[in-house]
Amino acid sequence: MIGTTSSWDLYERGCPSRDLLDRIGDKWSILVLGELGEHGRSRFTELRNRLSGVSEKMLTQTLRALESDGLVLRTVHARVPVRVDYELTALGQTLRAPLRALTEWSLQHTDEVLAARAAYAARVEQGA
Amino acid sequence: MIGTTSSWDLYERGCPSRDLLDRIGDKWSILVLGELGEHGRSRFTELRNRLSGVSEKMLTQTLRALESDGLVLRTVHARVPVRVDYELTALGQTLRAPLRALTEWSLQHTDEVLAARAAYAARVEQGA
DNA sequence: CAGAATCCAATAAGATACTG
DNA sequence: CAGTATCTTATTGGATTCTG
Repeated sequence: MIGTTSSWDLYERGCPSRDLLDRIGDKWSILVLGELGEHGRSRFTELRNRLSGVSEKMLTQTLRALESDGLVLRTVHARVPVRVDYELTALGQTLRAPLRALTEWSLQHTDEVLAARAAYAARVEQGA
Repeated sequence: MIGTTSSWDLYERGCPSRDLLDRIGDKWSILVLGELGEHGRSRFTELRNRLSGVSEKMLTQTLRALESDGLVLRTVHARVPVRVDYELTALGQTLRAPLRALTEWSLQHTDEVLAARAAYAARVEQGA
């Protein structure tokens, strides 16, 4: 594997890395990965309760996609009632640092962005 | 500013940081910011040509949103024909590192993800 | 408990044609 | 050149109801 670099170009349409980026940059994916990263193995209901505002449909969809991408491991315990656990795979763990960098940035710069938006809106109001 | 931490919680609905995260995680936003980070100041047409597949509508929308958020500076040169430059603001520059971490991850792990998807599809085919 | 299925409203995205 | 305006399609997302 030494010396191999991926030959993909994010700036080309149809690039699979571009699609992947889009999926992990997804609203709920970021939050689900973040939660599983912080809390470790969690159940469906736990996730639903922690991710304020998520619908069951979106949570299921997101979890399935992440599972399919090999980022999340889904384990079904055959009891009654059934118990399902979700946790990050090894691959999913490698995504924690980059994602945390982004979420940290977002938290730290929200003030500035809100101020910029207000200023922009005021400018538009005046200008046009 | 010492000791101040933002009081927002990404896991709460309506959190402005959550919304912001969603905007910068957007498909075209990531690519526009990446391009401006790599190439520096660019014109509208240059961006359109470099971002394969983007429509003028989406490019305009994305640039306006980034400008409004204070991440991109738009400069109009009053000539005929008009010339418009886009470049990262200081705030936009601070986003380069986190975003690059994410795009790098994406490029480096696309193979694994594609393999995982294939395996998942095969499993589903068998199982159900 | 952990979803699956269905329906519907809202929004986003793309193509196309036009303009200061 | 750098958009804007308009139209149409696709996709998203949420609410609701039902089930092994």
